[in-house]
Amino acid sequence: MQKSREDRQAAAPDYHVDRQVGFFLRQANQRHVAIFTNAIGDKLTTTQWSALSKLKEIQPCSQNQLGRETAMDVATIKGVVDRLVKRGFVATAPDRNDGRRVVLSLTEEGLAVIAANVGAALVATEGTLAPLTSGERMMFLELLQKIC
Amino acid sequence: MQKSREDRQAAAPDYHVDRQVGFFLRQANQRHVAIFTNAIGDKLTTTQWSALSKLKEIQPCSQNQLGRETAMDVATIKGVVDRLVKRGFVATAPDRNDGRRVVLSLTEEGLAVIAANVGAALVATEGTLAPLTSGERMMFLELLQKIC
DNA sequence: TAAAATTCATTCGTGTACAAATGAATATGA
DNA sequence: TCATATTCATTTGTACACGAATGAATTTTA
Repeated sequence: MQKSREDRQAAAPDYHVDRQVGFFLRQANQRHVAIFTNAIGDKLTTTQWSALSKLKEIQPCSQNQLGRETAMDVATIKGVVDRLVKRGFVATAPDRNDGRRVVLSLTEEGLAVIAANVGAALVATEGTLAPLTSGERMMFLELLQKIC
Repeated sequence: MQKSREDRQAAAPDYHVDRQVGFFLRQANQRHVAIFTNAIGDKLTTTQWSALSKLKEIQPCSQNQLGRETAMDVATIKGVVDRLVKRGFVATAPDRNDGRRVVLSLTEEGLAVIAANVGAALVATEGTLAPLTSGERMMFLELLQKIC
C-alpha cells in the first residue's frame, strides 16, 4: 500500500538529515578533497588531477570525451582544461578530420607533474581510507561503485 | 624503507584514477544530488535542504552554528542562508545577548516547505541506495560514516 | 542529396565550497 | 581591568558543478 502524503508528513518528526546517505556522501567527499589538497604538492585540485591522469591514458582526445571519461559536465571540463592549459600542462590543437573538435594532449610539463604527484595521490587515497581495515576497504569500494 | 621518488614514478603506469576512492566519492555524490534534485518539488538544493532540516531541529541558532552542524564553511552557509531568507523560508534577528550573532529561525513558509518535501527527500535517499540490498545498505552506511 | 538530428565547444547564470582577510563583539587570563 | 585571544559575520577570489541556450560542424535518414 502506497504511503499517503499525510503519512509522510506525520513521519516528519522522525526525519534526521544527518542520518541520510546524501549527508554522508557530501561530507565524505569534502574530507577526501581536504586530504588530497593537503597531500598534493603542486596546487592541483582533485578534478584537475582526474583530468590529467585520464588524459594520460586516452590522449589524444577531444574535450567532451575527456569530460565524459571523468564524469564532468561540458561546462565543467571546459573550465578545468582551460586552467590546465594556462598552466602549461595540456596542449590544444584543431582536429583535421573534424572541424568541431579540439584535440587535447599532455605537454612535457603535464607528464612531469603527473609523475611528480602520483605518490601524493596514492597517499591521499590511503588517508581517506585510513579509518577502514583492509577488509572494510574492499567491501566499501565495491558498494560505493554500485551507487555511482 | 621509504619509497624513493623514482619508485613512485615507476609505479605510475599502474595508477588508474578511475579506481580511486575519491573518483567514486565524487561520482556517487553527483548521482545523489541529481536524484535529489529530480525528486524534490520546490527547487531546493541538497545543501539548502540540509540547512532547513537542521534548523528545524536546533532553532533558534546562529549562522555559524548552523554551518557547523551541517558541515558548511562560514562563507558557504552565508550564501545558503541568504538564499533561504530571500525566499522567505528563514528569518533573521539580532541576538540581544551577543551583538555579533544573527539568530536564525524558520518561518511558517519554511516549516511548510519542509513538511511538503520530507517525502521527496526520503524518496531521494531510497533512490540513491536503490542499487544495494537491505543488508548492503546497512553495511555501506556504517562504513561511509567512518570515513567522514 | 537535402532535411533533420546529433555532436562539439562555448557562454551565461546560479549555487556550492573553501582559503584568507577584515572588523566588530565577546571571552579569557594575567 | 586591561591586553590578548577567540568568535561571529562578512567579503574577496578561485574553482567546481550543472541547466540551458547558442552556433558551427558532422552524421543520420528519409
